Amino acid sequence: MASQKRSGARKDQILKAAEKVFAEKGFHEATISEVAREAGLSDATIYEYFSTKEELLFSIPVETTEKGMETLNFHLNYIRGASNKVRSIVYHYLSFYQNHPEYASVVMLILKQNRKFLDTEAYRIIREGFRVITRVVEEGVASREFRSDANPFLVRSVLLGTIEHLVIRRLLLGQPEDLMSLVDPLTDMIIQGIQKDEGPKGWHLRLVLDRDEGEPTGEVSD
Amino acid sequence: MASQKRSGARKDQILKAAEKVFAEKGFHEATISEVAREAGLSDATIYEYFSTKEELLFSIPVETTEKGMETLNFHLNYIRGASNKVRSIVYHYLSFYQNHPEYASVVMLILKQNRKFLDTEAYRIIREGFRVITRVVEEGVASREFRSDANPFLVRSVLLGTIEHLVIRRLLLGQPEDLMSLVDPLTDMIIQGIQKDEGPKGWHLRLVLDRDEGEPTGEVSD
Amino acid sequence: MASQKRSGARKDQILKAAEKVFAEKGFHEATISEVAREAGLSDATIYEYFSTKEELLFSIPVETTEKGMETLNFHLNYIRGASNKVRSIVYHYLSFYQNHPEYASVVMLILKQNRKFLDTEAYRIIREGFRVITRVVEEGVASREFRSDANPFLVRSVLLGTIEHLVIRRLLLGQPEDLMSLVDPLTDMIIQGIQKDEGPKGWHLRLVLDRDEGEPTGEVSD
Amino acid sequence: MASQKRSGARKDQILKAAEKVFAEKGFHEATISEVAREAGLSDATIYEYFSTKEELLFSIPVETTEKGMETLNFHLNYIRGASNKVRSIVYHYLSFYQNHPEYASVVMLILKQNRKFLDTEAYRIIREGFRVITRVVEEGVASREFRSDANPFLVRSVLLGTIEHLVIRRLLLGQPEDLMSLVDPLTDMIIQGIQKDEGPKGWHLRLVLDRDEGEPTGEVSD
DNA sequence: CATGAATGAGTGTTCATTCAT
DNA sequence: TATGAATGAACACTCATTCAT
Repeated sequence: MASQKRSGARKDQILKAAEKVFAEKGFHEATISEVAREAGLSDATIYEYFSTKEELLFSIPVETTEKGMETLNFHLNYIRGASNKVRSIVYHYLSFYQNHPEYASVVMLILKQNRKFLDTEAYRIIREGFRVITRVVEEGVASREFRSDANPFLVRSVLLGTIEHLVIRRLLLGQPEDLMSLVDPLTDMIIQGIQKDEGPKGWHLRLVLDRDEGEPTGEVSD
Repeated sequence: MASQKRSGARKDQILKAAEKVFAEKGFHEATISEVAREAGLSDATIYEYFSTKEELLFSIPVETTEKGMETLNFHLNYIRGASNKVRSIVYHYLSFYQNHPEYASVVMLILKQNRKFLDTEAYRIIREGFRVITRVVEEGVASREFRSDANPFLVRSVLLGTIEHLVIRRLLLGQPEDLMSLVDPLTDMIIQGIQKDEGPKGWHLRLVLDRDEGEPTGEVSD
Repeated sequence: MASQKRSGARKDQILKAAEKVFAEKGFHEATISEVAREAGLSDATIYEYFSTKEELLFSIPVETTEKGMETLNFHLNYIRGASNKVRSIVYHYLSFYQNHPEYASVVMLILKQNRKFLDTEAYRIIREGFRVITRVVEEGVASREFRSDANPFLVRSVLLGTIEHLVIRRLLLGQPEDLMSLVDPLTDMIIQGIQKDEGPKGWHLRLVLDRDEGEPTGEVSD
Repeated sequence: MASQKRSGARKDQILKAAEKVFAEKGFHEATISEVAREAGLSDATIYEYFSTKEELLFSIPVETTEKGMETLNFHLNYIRGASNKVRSIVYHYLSFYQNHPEYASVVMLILKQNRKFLDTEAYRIIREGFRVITRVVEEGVASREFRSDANPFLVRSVLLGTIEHLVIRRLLLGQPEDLMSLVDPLTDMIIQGIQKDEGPKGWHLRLVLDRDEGEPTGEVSD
């Protein structure tokens, strides 16, 4: 077990180094030598733990993804209501990528467009995360919280697509610096849409109370 | 003019070949020799027209992007109403990427995550396209078609992010095969949201209380 | 004849350009394109006049060398005495290289160590120049102006070697800037090295009068 | 130390191979592959020891030059009298180049006319060798062994230039096969050119008249 | 006479990967 | 377990040279 533990630590050490180097320079532009140097090891040692450069790349998200999924599911258990869960999901992803930019770089700029990555264990887990989203939407439809014609696949695509887009933008352009302030607007937009409530056939009374955000705090329309 | 024309044709021929090869194999995995073979030319000839493999890559979207922007703007002139314009934009992008999968591959899987591409002329034009979206949203807000709190940047991010996500998914997984059928659902979702329209014919009383995250904590409806 | 003349002018124009470019960048580092650009012609035109880059190189010294030999021989005819002729030769070479640094570069830094150049027409002429020197020394020996054991080959080697060394040094290091001031010192050194020891057992009277140089103007020793 | 030793041996092995190949084919005409083959190694291995073909070239004379200087200085310590030292220097250089024709080729035909080589460590040492010569001449002047007007720079140029000329001639034309037989003639010629007129056995009267160029126009002796 | 266009042939250099120690 | 040393396999890029027009 001791050796196993040491082994695991070495592996993590290498993975951390790889994550950093790949994030900074890209996969093809980075060399095993650089990863080795960053890890304080020799090139050959890297190959004691990972059989190819690509395997090293694909190993980066394995553990992180697993833990992330656990965390997300853990939280979702505490939350009732599809809308709330949607928000929780948005929060989860944005917060994670915001706080782990190197990991975000590897996933968003390198792995996401790699065909081979799709056959990977890590991707299997990521896909599970996708299904969680779909399920939440289905849940919302079933509970009549969402419109009956809400398309779970589409909602999921909107949600993930927007998050990816924002994260990539932040990675490449440095903007928006603070992704977290977009959690609520994005959640709201997905849930409410942007169309003005017309209420042509009756009158609507909507009362919304907000504390922190600059969201409309009160609104009355007929 | 003849030589200019011939030159231009050669260039296009090479760009077409490069687009195809890069789309199929990725940028780093593709070789100049393959591009040359695809174009029916010698390696050296490629370098007569593009000084670098990277320059060749960055040249691929130049003309297409220009034309695309022209087309989009042309169409938008014919359309009245922000919602309709949003739909037109969604249609434009999805339709273009659906019909030009190789171009889509190059842009979505190669260029979009290339830092150097951001300094490119082609990207400048792409960015203009982004601003068109923002402007349409602002227009919708100004015309009271959209909520006054609609965040143009966020809407644009949702729109582009979702499109990118769908296109990439289609490229990598082959699904959804038909992006066009998502034009309306996506447009609607962005415009209307997914929340259930509560009692369009009576009156609504919505009371939303936010604590930390602004999630609706209570809700009363008739 | 007109066309012949035009042809010759073109050729000279190209040779001048080549001399300049080769002198500046060296033979291998220079490209035909650069020569063409310098000549204000297209690459292909260069090949209308010279069949290969190497032939172009080897053609540079042909005319110059011919004229140089003519000039040297012309002057030598006016000069009596081997010593005087030696000086004239030293003067001729140093002066020519000093005044034609680009030509000097090509000859000294490129051609002189090219094995193939030895089989060249231009080299044949250069070799004739060598024989002139040898002959002058032989002449000096025959006229008892030089020691009977003066080795013409060695004298020639000293003369040419020193000149080459000085010229190359000037080309690469910029020093000595003025080669001409070395004409007399060098000549004297060589001459005194081979000059006949006049009457070692009788008595010598040496009186030297100089005008321009700071050479010893009078010297009497017992 | 073992690894250091092995490393050093490899390096020498490569340098030896490079010296041979470059000597035979010239720098540009030779390929790294040929050097590698000659060394019994792969191309890539060459680059483990030398980062560039040019660096490999410039590394060839480093050690040899150092040792050569040591040897020369060592011998000079044993020799008294400037004339004798001059002879020793001539002997040293001619003997060395004669016995190391490949090294001679690299230095005389490749390096000597390379501008970048001048900024090299090896050249620094070579330059030291030059200064040794100058110093010996100065020594000879100070000791009244040489004429007071002997120009150390010129003597050095004559010495080196002649040696270079002879060595190059031998390399390219195979002649003269035996450089060593020229040691004494060359030394004598130089020495007599700068030797102080001793006139121990009588007195000399020399009358020299110069007109324009300082050449002796008339001469009366005994 | 001049050249635009094309290319064959070549080469320096890189780097992931292996393996004996 | 760790690595120094070695390399096979590639590849982008260059340039002298050709030839139809």
